[in-house]
Amino acid sequence: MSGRMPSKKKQVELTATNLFQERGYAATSMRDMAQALGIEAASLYSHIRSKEEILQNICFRMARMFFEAQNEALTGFTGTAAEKLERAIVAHVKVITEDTSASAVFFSEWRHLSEPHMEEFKQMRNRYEGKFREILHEGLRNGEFVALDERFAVLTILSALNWTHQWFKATGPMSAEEIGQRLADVILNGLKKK
Amino acid sequence: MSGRMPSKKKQVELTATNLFQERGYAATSMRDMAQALGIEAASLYSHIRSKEEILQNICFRMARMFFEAQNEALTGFTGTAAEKLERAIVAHVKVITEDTSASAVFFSEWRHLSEPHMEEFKQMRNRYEGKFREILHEGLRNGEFVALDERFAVLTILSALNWTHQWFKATGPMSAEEIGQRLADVILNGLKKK
DNA sequence: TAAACAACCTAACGTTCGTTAGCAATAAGA
DNA sequence: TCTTATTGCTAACGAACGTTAGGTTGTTTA
Repeated sequence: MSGRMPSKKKQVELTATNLFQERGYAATSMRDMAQALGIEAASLYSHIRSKEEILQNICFRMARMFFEAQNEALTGFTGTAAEKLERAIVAHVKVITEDTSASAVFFSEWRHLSEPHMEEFKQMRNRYEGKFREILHEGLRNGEFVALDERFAVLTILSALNWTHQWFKATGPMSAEEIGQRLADVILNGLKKK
Repeated sequence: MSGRMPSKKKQVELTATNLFQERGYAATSMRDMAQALGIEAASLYSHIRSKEEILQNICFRMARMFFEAQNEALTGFTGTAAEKLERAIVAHVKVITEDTSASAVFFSEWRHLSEPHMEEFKQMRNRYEGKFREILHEGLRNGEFVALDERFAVLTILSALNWTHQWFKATGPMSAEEIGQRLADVILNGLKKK
């Protein structure tokens, strides 16, 4: 039980992630996970402390991934707000496409976290989304973006981002960069021909 | 037990709707519902046949509402694709704002439906979303919309629509029409100044 | 070779789950 | 007034839940 993560624990979390995505956290039993792994339910407790610990690990690991990708995309980058937004969107989509199952759990199952974990999670998410608000505000302030209702613009962006995991599977052989860029294109340019 | 719906059954479904939204279907027990109503769990079965029946009623009633609103908004209306899209979005948002809790259940809990109800539900949803695809396609074909990737445009629209229920509560004293129109504005015109 | 560990087992714990059976009280309709 | 709904109760069913205790392997490490 040293600092390293034994490979079997990762296997358990991976199986749990897939089941949580398919059926939801509350509707997935320890016996379901055990069966998927070909072992007995009680045996799971050699590798994890509790069912919720698994959910916590998934949620906070993904939160870290989103944060890191966003930071990498933006720190030190100087460009227009539109360029920043595009980079942030691409980074976001990249994280989702790299692990769609864990992302789905991240977006849909966090509400089953107990306190204080849920509060912490919501704060992290809010900080993350705040970066998008910041970029949008910058673009509106310097006249780069058209003066729509700011709140609705933010909500539309976040909606598009938060829903991506729902349809990604079906999109086929497109890279995360391509997907992100096209998404950003729709958001930035809208539908109407000018 | 005639054809009409006794008022108490509606009360049960309303309470269930709120709990399903807050905690999710699987994490809400019959005893939770009973407690919220101030009765015993067994007493619920004087008004409903099963837990899932409640979910089915919510999901299919909302599906009907979305359909009807869309039909009302579009049948007999002749206008540009942009105008059609705006009307469809306003209608959609109006349904959500008229019952945010039931909408949240509709969008998030349908996966707990058993067969054949889930299949039927997915087909209805697909037909509903198909109308948006149609409008978009029309706008692209006649040159009204700019030639972005069609699939991504659809997905962005649906994302924005499917996520509305998540944030609507916080928007304050805005009417459904105003909200829908602003959403449509963002989607049609994008962020960038041209 | 002995000790430590990882991985899994059987058996069972107390709890909660959705649901049923059977009954009682009240109110409404014939 | 008799009947039929409506709304609720207590008691309990069998099943499933998350989890623990205690033990058995086989493999690595000292």
